[in-house]
Parts: sequence; structure tokens; C-alpha cells
Amino acid sequence: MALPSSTVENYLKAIYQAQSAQDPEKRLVPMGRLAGALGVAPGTATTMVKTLAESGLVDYEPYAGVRLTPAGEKLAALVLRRHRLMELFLVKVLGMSWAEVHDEAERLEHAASDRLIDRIDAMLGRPAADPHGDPIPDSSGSMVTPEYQTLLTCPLGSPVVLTRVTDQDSAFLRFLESSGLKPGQAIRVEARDAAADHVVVRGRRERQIMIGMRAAAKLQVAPLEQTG
Amino acid sequence: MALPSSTVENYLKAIYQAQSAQDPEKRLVPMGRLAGALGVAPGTATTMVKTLAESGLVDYEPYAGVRLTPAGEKLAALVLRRHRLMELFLVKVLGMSWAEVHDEAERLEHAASDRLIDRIDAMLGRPAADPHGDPIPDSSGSMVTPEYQTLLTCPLGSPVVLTRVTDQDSAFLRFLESSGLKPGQAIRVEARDAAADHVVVRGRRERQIMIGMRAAAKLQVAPLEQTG
DNA sequence: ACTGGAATTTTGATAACTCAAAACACTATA
DNA sequence: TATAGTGTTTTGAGTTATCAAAATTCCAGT
Repeated sequence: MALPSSTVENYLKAIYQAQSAQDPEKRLVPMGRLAGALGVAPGTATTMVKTLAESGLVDYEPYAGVRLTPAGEKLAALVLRRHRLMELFLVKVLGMSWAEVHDEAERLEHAASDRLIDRIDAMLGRPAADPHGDPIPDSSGSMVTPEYQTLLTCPLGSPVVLTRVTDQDSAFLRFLESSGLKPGQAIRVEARDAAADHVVVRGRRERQIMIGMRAAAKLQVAPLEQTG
Repeated sequence: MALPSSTVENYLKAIYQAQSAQDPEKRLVPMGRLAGALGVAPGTATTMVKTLAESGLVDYEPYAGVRLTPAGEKLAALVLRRHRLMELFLVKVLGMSWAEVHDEAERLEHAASDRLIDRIDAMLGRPAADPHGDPIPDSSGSMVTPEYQTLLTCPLGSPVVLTRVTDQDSAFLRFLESSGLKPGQAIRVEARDAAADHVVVRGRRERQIMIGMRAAAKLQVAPLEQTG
């Protein structure tokens, strides 16, 4: 088995991410969605997926969609590992901004050797999550995906910690950065208003931030243990 | 002008390096040599070089060889810049060994953005040379190539500093490393014996090292100012 | 000047990836 | 239950990069 081309890696990664985003346990990604995620024509995705199926990396059901096999899932997790470690490295060690590392990592993830990745992993102290709070798979490809709540579901008024941002759009990331809403930040949700389609968040230095509900759903939080 | 594929970058780099290695001012790299350096069939090199010529990156003279145009030379220098900064970064920041960084940099040089490279450059303090002592072009693609002597040409007995190793073979590099012969090291040549085809070098901690003349020619040195 | 051997170029194929547009299948609803 | 639409697949073609092997060119030595 030759090492997968970066095209193959990108398809696997996209399928993995589409599967995760999907209704739990539906797990069949339609070709249109996949093609959209990769920016290719639908027919291209069909063709490529058929060859992935021949390599045993995915299960393909014509007209229904595609799903990773265990082998494909492992490979995808390792790509994600490279991507996320690289992002964290660029932020922590090279001081790049949260918003600009995504594209860089997108290219470097296909060029970095396992050796380099492991060294980066060690240097960063075997971190559990990247700058967006996305969990980093270990070198065997397994990853813990913790239970979570979002700004839409967490209890009102209690302090929580922002743990993860499930959107890579760089304009969105820049907005969060300028609002002080980075993973690790302690905040609390003061109010939700379905009619106004927003939530009110009290953040760093008691600053008040209003966020649309669509965006709020992309911010995951964990309960914060009160100290003192 | 689209950005060059990594294949194009590799051809330009190979031509650049072959030109530098060549008799000064002959400057025409034959297809055979180029194909050999890149590990492709001769016909492949011919085809590719013709398309490079159409893009104005090289001058191609059928049956004679190929030479970089100013545009090609600049691009090649920028590839070299990415490669060398990357190598130095891997050694200095990630603690990788001198011998193992070459292949890694070979892949990363095509994936790293100018932005990342500049950041690395700044972090390393705008270094003049990579771990092998090869000069690093600046971001405009110009590079100073200092005059040099080698272990074969430097004065006998006087202290010199090892400045550059013009061979990337990793077995050779490991030998040098184990002998303490890294760029920056102060040494002196005690004797040369043409019949025995070796030179005798006195190195770190008065250790004596014998090196074949072929290898000795690959070690460049500069006079060392005596202090005290 | 001729010619034989080496280097180079040409030719014909292949592999991986892509697109546009024609053909097709599924399913929701009328 | 027929069908209109949407989404999917197929088809035919193009791009980039490669190889092996045939054809060609060059030059060195008679």
C-alpha cells in the first residue's frame, strides 16, 4: 500500500468531517456535500470515491453516499492529527494568529513526516486540543470526543469555559479574537432571546457580547468549577 | 502566471544547483545530468525543460543543455531560501539532527508560504547560512556566495573555521557529526598526502581525523583570526 | 570526410485528477 | 401512480507528469 496522495488525504478528511458534522449515526455523506466541501464538481467526487472504495478506505453506496471504513477512518484521523498539531505549533511556537494558520496547516499537513509531527507533539507537551479546541488524535489515530454543550444549551448565568470553536472561517475567527472569545476563556451566558435570534455573553473584563444564534451554536463550552 | 508546481520548483532548483557545481561560466546543464539529479528519464527532462522554456524560466538549446533565465534564477533562489531556512529551523528549533532534515525540508519547501518562511527567518535572526553552511538567499532572491577555500587548498598548520559542507549525503553527514566536524568548528590541516589520498585534520579537543581527498574537497573553510 | 557510439529527442502510452454537460435514478407530491 | 425536480452518475475530453523504446543528432577518432 503506497502512501496516500494528498488528494486522497483530503477526500478522507472531508468525509470524516462531514460524517462528524452529520446527524449522529446517519453517517452517509452524499456526493453533493462532499464535492461542495472539496470544491470539485460532483462527477469528480463520484469518480474519486469509487477508487477510494476499491482501496477499501470507504464504503460507497451509489446514489446514497459514502462512509469511511475503519481503515479510512484511521487514515483520516492521522491527517487530522497532523493538521491540528501543525496549527497549534504555528500559533504557539511561531506566534502566528489563530485566524491565519488554517490554510498554512492545510498544506503542511501533507508534507510533514510522522517523525516531525511526533517531535512537534512532544515539544508541545502532547496537547489534547488545537487552537480551536478541536481534539487531537494520538499517533494510533484514536481521539476522545468529549460530551459538550454550546452557548445555546448551557445553563444561563453559570460560569463556563469556552472549549471549542467548530467553524474555521477566518472572518469569524477574527471576530472571536477581537471579542476575546478564545478557547480557555471563562464566560457566562446571561440571556437568550429566540425572537431576536441572539444570545448575550458576559466575557473577559465583564465585557458584554451579543452573538447570533447560528454562531452561538458553534461555540462549545464546559462547566467551570468555581474557585473561591 | 500561476504559481509554479512543486515539480517546476524542483527542476529550477536542480538546474540552479547543477549550474553552480559546474565549471564557472560554462553554465549549460546537459539533459542527462539534469535527469540524473531529478531521478527521471532523460526524455522526461527534455519535455519538461521545453515547457519551462516556453514560460521564460530557462533558455534551452537542443542537444546542448539548459540554463536559467534571470526569472528562473530568482525563483530557484527563493526555493533554495525556503529549503535552507526550513532546514535550519528544524535543527535549531525542533532539535532534529543535521542528517535527517534534508528530506523533510525537501517536502516542506513546497508547502510553506512566504509568510511562514519570513516568520521563521525573523525567529532565527535572519541567518546567513543553513546547517551545512550553504548561504541563504534573502527574500528578493539574492545571495552572497563568499570566496572560499577547502581542506585541500587552505594553508597547512594555520587555524581555520569550517564554514560549509557541500554534500548532502546523510551517511557522510553522520560521519562528520560523529567526528565533530560541523560548520563553525575550529580546526587545522596538519598534513596532506597525495599518495595516500588523504588529509590529516586536527579538530575539537586535539582529536586527529583522516579524510580522503575527495571528501576533503567538500569541506570549505575560512581563515580563523587568532584570539590571544 | 566518414562513421560508430553516446547523448538527446521523439513517439506512443499510462496514471492521477479534473471538468462540463448529457444521461440517469430516486423520491416527494400531485 | 405518474412525474417533475433534484441530485447523481456517466461520458468524453483535457492537463500535468511520467516512462520505455525508437529515432535522431552530435562529435570524436580514424
